[in-house]
Amino acid sequence: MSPADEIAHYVHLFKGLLPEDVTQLYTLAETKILRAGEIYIQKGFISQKLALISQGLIRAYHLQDNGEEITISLRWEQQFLASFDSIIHQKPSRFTYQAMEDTTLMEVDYATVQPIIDNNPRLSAMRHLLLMQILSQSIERIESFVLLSPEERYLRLIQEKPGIFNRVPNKHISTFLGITPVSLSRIRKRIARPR
Amino acid sequence: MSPADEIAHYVHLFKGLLPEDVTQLYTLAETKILRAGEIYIQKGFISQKLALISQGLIRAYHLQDNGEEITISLRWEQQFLASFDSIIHQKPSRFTYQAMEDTTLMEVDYATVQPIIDNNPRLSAMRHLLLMQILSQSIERIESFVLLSPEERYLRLIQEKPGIFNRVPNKHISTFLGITPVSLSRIRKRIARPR
DNA sequence: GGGAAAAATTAGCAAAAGATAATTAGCGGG
DNA sequence: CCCGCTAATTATCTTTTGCTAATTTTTCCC
Repeated sequence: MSPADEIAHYVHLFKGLLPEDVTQLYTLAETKILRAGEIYIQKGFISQKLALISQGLIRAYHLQDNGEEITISLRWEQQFLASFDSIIHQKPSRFTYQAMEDTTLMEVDYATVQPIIDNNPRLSAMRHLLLMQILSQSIERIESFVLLSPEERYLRLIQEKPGIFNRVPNKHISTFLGITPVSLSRIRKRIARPR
Repeated sequence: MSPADEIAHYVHLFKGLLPEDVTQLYTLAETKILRAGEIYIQKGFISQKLALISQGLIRAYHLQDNGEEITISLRWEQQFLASFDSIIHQKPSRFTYQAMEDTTLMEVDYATVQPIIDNNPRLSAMRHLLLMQILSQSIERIESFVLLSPEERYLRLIQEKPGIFNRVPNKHISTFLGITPVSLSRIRKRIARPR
């Protein structure tokens, strides 16, 4: 895809932006390609990068003392990706971000683009809108933990994001849902043959 | 407290704002006093109000089919309060917001103040900062569900917000932590006399 | 201060989840 | 195609949680 086509693509994706708004950021963006399994952000490092996932899927996980990995987040196409620890608190990331598939990112340095966004009302408005969406998703996830059982969380995930199961091993899905892999396996069995 | 004193108070609280910024919003704000137990936002209604809690504590809860109440959020002094359903999605609130104590709010209509904030760079920047803080808190709460056991979540809450236990009945704390009141009682017993 | 209502604890039992380990299934590289 | 590694399932056992109900404690309202 040519740069002009890409810009048109983003103008369409982020309704309300003008081509020049997109261009402002696009000229600062770099395409980054990760191969399946590759680490994007290493735990303990600061990354001020803000990335938009063009293709692929990134998992963030926490490494327990016993060596187990707990999946904190799963992000895929058209979603933004950043180390919240670094972007919000300017601290080293507590989590490792790893590509689960070959993944293509459009990446900008947030420290660089922040003043540009601050000075462009349309970009500011878009940032605000996207932030609200991310906040909304976060709150929904909190609600799922408070209101639903592990089994119900699993059923909801099937319903809302069925494709995820072909892209992420169940053991990572399970910790993402707040349970162990063994427990997820039992839940799947219960559902397949109730009672 | 006189209006001038109040404005000075907010200028101090929200560093980066000028007195005129605060005044812009302050003139549109109304003080609202709720008595302990009083409902602030009723489930099923749209409330575009954005409130800052001056004093007191507000609980948002979900009403289950069986009549049980599940506490979704607890908000107290210096925190903002709004129906996310209404503000973000312009939908009726799925939750009921109730004062746990006599509570004083500074309240504005978000539809009214939104354009004012949009057109004032300092207010926009402050809104952005506060939104990031709220997002950060939300993500922390998600992490607590994924990474911690119910007992660990309880211990963390004791550590980080000990005062809450004198202000909110344990049965509401328990559902806030994603467990039942009975289970919280057992956790408290385990902790009090280990093994 | 007394009494009613709500909250908290306790008890008993069933269901679910965690931990660990063994087994089976699936996948990828040579 | 086969080997080896990882993932997934299954098994066993322990711990925790949920559910329901009874009991005790606390709150608060008159």
